[in-house]
Amino acid sequence: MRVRQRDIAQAAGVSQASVSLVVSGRASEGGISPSTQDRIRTAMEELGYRPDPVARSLRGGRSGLVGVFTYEPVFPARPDEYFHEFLVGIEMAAADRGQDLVLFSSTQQADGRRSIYAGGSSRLQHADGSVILGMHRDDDELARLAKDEYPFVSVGRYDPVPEAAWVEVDYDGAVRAIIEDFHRAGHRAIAYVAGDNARLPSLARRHAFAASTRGDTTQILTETEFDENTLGTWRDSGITAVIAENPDIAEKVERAAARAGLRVPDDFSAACLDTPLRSGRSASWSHLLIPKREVGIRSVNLLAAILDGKLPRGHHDSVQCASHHLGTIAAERV
Amino acid sequence: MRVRQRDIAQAAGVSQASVSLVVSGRASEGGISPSTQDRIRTAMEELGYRPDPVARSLRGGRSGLVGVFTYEPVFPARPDEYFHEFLVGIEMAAADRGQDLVLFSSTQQADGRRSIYAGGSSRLQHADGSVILGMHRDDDELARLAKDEYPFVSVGRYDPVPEAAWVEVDYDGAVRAIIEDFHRAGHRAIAYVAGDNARLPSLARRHAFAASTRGDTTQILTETEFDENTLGTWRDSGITAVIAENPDIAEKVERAAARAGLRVPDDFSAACLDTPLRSGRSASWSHLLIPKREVGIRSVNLLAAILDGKLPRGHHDSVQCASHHLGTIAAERV
DNA sequence: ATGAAAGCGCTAACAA
DNA sequence: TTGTTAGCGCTTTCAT
Repeated sequence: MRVRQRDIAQAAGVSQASVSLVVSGRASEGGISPSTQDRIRTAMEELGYRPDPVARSLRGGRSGLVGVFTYEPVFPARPDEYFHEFLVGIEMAAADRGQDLVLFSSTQQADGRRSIYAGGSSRLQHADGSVILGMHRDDDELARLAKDEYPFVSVGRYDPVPEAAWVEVDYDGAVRAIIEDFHRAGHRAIAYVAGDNARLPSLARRHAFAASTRGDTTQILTETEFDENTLGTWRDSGITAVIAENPDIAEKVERAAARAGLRVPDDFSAACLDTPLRSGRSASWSHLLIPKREVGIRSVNLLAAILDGKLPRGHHDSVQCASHHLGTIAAERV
Repeated sequence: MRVRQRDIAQAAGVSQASVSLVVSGRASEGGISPSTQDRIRTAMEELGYRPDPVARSLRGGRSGLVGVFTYEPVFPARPDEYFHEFLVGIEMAAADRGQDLVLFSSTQQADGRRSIYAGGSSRLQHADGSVILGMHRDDDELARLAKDEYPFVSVGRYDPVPEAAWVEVDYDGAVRAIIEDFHRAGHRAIAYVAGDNARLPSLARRHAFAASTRGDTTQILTETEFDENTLGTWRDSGITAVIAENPDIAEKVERAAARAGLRVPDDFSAACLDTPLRSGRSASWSHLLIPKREVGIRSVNLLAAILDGKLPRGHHDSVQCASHHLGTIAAERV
C-alpha cells in the first residue's frame, strides 16, 4: 500500500499542496507555518511516506535517468578495458549529478547486435538523454535519433551525424606531440601501423599522423599488412621509429622485433597511441594516456548542459590527451 | 514538442482511448475497425508519435526496467572481477527478456557509500524491481524495502531480511565435495583460512567446512591470523591439507609456503573456494567454479517470475557449484 | 464500434 | 498563511 501525499494531507489536516511544499523543501518559501510543517513531517514519518519518482518525472518532465547506449554488451565476456574507463567516468559523473544510468540491454537482438529502433518504439525514451558509446555504430539510426530531437552525446568524435553532440579526444594534438618528440630525437623516417577497421577514431589518428609528418619519410600500413617482412622493409627504407595505433599492434610489433633480434629502443624507437597491456612485452613503450575517464565525465556533463538548454544540441567538447614517456624514443644515430 | 495521443486522436478524428488501444496493440480486441486503425496509425506515423514511458509506468504498467542496486560503484576504478561475472549474466538475461538495466548511481552519497533511502525518495521505484548486489549491505534499508513491498532479488543468500528473495550458490554442497576429495586422498587434518570479513558468504563457507569435517582434525583461522608461524603450527598439528577461502588468501598461503621451502601438493594439498588469479602463483590450485554468470541470469529470471506473480516474494533459488581439479590434492602418505 | 471520464501521484499556478 | 484547481500522458472502465 503506497502512501500518497493525499494520505498524509488528510492525516495532518492540511491540503495536499502544503504537503508537496514540505516534501520539496520549499515549505517556508511557500509560507507554511513552522507548526504546520511539523505536523506534516510527523505524519510523513508515521505513515512512512516516500515520494514517487515516477510521478515526479511525469510532472516535471525529467526522470533523472541517463541512458548509456552501446552497440555491444556493456559487460562483455572478457572485461574490455577499452570501454571500462569511459564507464567509470560516466558513473562517477552521474553519481555526482544525482542521476541514474540506464543500460539498454533490451535493444539487443537475437544476433547479439543492438539497434535503437528495432523494437518499434525507441526504448531510449526512458532516459532524459543518452550517451552513445562504441565503435560499430549505425549512422542511419543515429541520424534518425537526432531528427527525433532526442538528446544524445557521442563519446568520441562523430561526424556522420551533423547534429550530434560529442566529446572527443584531441588525438591531433597528441599525435603531433609524439611526432615532435620523434623529430627532436632526430627521427625523420617513421612508420605507422594502423588497426584494420577504418572507423573514425582510427582514421582520425592516421590523419593526424600524416599531417604531422609532412616532409618526413613515412610508411602507413594496417595491422594485417604487417608481417614478417615488414621489419626488413623498414630497415631498407631507413625507418627508425614506429607508431602502433593500439596495444594489440604494439604487441605484434614487439613480438616480430624479438623474433628478428631487434630491440626497442636500441634498434628502433617506438610509441603506442593507447596505454599498452600491463603484462605485455610492449608494456614499457612510450604511449598516449587517453583520458577516458575524463571523457566519460564530460559526456554526462555535456548531456546535462544540453538538457538544461545551456548548450546547443550539436555542441562539441574536446579533451586533451597526455603522453607518457618511458624511454622508448631514443636519439637517432646520425 | 512532444506528440501526445490526444494530438493524434484529433488528427485522426477519433477519441484518445482508441489511440491508446492501437498503441498497446489491443485495437482489434477493443473493437476498433480496421479502417479506423489505419487512420490512427497513419496519423501516428505522420506526427511521429512516441509513447511516453513515464506516463505508462505511472498509470501502473511495467516500465521494463530492471534495477541493479549495488552498495559500491558498478564500475570501480580497478575492475573488480568479483562483480563482473554476475553483471555479465544479469545483462544477458535482461537482453533475453527485452528488459533494460538501471544502475542506481544517484544513490551514492558524498562519502562514496550508497543508500536506497538517503535521498528521501527511493529512486528504485523507477524500475519494476531490482537485483541487489554486493557485500556491504544495510540490513535495515533492505528490510524496509521489503516492507514497502518493492520486488527485489538478492544475489547471494540473504538471511537478515526474511522476506527477501535470493539466488544463492550452493556452497554447502561444493565445500562438502572438496572435503570428500580430501578424505578420499587420505587427508584427515585440514586447515581453513577464512577472509577477515564476517559477512554471510564467508560465514556460509566456514560453516560448510565445519559441517563436512566432523571427526577430522581441523583448524580455522582468518586471513590476518595467518602469519609466518602458521605453517609451522600446521606441520606440528599434522595438518596435511589447506583450504583458502578466496584467491587473495590462496596467494598469501602460496607465498608463505614458498618462503618456507614448502611445495603444493608435495608438502601439503590445497584448494581454493573461488577461481584463483590467472597470473598468480596459486593459479594451478584446485578450486571451486562459482557459477556467477548463471546466478546473475537466474536473479533476473526470478525477479521476473515474482513480478508476474508466478513465484512468491520470498522465493529462493540455489545454483550448484562445480569444482575444478588441477592436481593440488595429492594422496596423503600414511 | 467508439467516446467520455476518471485517475495514477505529483507540482505549480492561482485564489482565498 | 493555506487551499483549490488544473494538468503531466497514459490506460481502463463504463456508456453510448
